[in-house]
Amino acid sequence: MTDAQPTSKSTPKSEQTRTLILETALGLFRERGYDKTTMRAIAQEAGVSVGSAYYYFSSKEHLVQGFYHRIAAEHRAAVRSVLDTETSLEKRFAGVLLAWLDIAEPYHEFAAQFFKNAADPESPLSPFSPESEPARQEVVAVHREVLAGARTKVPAELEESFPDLMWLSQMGLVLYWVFDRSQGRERSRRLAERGARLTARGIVLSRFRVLRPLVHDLHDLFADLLPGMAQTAARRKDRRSGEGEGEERGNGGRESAGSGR
Amino acid sequence: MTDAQPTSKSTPKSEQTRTLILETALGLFRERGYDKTTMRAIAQEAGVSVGSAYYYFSSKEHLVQGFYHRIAAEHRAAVRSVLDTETSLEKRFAGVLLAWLDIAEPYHEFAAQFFKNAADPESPLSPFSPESEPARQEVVAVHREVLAGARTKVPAELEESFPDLMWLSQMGLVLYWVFDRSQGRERSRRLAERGARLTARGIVLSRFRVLRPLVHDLHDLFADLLPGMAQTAARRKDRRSGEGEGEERGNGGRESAGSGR
DNA sequence: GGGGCAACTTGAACATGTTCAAAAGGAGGT
DNA sequence: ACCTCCTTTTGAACATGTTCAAGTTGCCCC
Repeated sequence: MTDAQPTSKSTPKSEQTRTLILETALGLFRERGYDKTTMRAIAQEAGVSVGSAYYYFSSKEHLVQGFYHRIAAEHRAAVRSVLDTETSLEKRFAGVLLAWLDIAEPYHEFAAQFFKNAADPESPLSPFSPESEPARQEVVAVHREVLAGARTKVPAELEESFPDLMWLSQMGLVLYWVFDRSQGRERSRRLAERGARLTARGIVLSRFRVLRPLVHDLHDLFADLLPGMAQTAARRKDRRSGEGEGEERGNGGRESAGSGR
Repeated sequence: MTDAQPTSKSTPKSEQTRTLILETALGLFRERGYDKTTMRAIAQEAGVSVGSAYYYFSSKEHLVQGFYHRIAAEHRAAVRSVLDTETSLEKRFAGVLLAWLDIAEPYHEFAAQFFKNAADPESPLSPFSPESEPARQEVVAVHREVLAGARTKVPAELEESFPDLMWLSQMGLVLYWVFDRSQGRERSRRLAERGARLTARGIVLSRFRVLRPLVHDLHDLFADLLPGMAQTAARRKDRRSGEGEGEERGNGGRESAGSGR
């Protein structure tokens, strides 16, 4: 019912307003923090009414989604050089994780303030929510590339499981990062390196047939926490189709929370 | 529980009111969920004014702390039988984890609603907060007993690290549980069993000297996320290298009031 | 142009967590 | 009885996320 369609190809004016609101919000978030920034302040600073802000973003939380997209985009860009030059699996993975830490560092202080919403299974901001599925798939695609471009080759049978599990590792790192108060997120970096090494070695070991069921089990354990993470046996085949690589954020439409919190 | 002594000299009248408010709140939380329960409703149902509720509990979140204590107490009781009879490390650990799942199951639906607060590093409800330290220590003590009462013996050197790590595993399980939508939290149970097996095997392997630094490292990785988690020798030595910044972690984790949300 | 319709905009109103200054008790002490 | 000091209680007031009915705008078709 609430699902306002993207209206059509080009909505120059409204898209502009939308962006304005988002930019204003992110600016204020960064200046004052998430909690301290009121919707009224955002609206006023952007020169629109509160109602307008809600017309474009169905809640304050949804505003944050824009932040995610920005970070994700920066991350995808930052990761290119590593993915294009490095061939060691461990280094590729570590590079991707460390790049994320670099990108996110400036936002650490206020990011933590709303990352808690991600821990609420009901929230659309949760990485496990259907709303986050497209974003998640893009990150998974990166990990797929980490794997694909590495010298180390993986049994085809497991090719689909590992990227999901690597994404999960990354989520774990983010969780750690949120709590990390060390200078320059020093400890998070160490965890990233350590995790990359461990994961890489695990992947290497997976060439032994005996261990494969273990990987499948691990994958399945998380499979139905996620909408898009299909069971190993089931899909694994039709996954091939172009997952919208390089697609910036086609959506461009309203947020449309649908059932609304 | 409602075991507040009616006319005790230590808890005269006010303690009674406090308990009344808490009980009422928990009842409503369970009936309607956390978000749907308003402070006004709690006050009214308890027959006091809103102001009174805030006199005893400085925020709605603080009301939840009572819930934690209740679950923790029930858990400690439920765990006794396993700890007194079982001698296999794996079974002891699995028993403890499964017991928690059993205890918490009836609350799953609404527990998830506020467990997100635990993911906010600033929140006093966070398991990493100084306020949660005593509660955490009690849980760690249980895990210490899991270890102590098992046939499998652990190198003295690691005796202090494992309980902390087991507590951490349990937190991981809780996080999984929060997101678990499977029938009767069946998947969480599986994770508990699997995790217990894995952990137990890891502990057994730790008798090999080569692996010990790994355990220390693992422990240290989380050591200063927590106020009360003892540092290991490895960490103390390692401390010299980085973080030249003053900011010793001896600051007691004071939250530096002021802002207060 | 005029009519119509969907996209957009608005600000007041609402719900709810939280604060606060004032009032009400109550326990000694005189 | 009266004063004093501390604990407890109160409800109105406040801040802020969110909703909504009513308006405005812009555009397409006759």
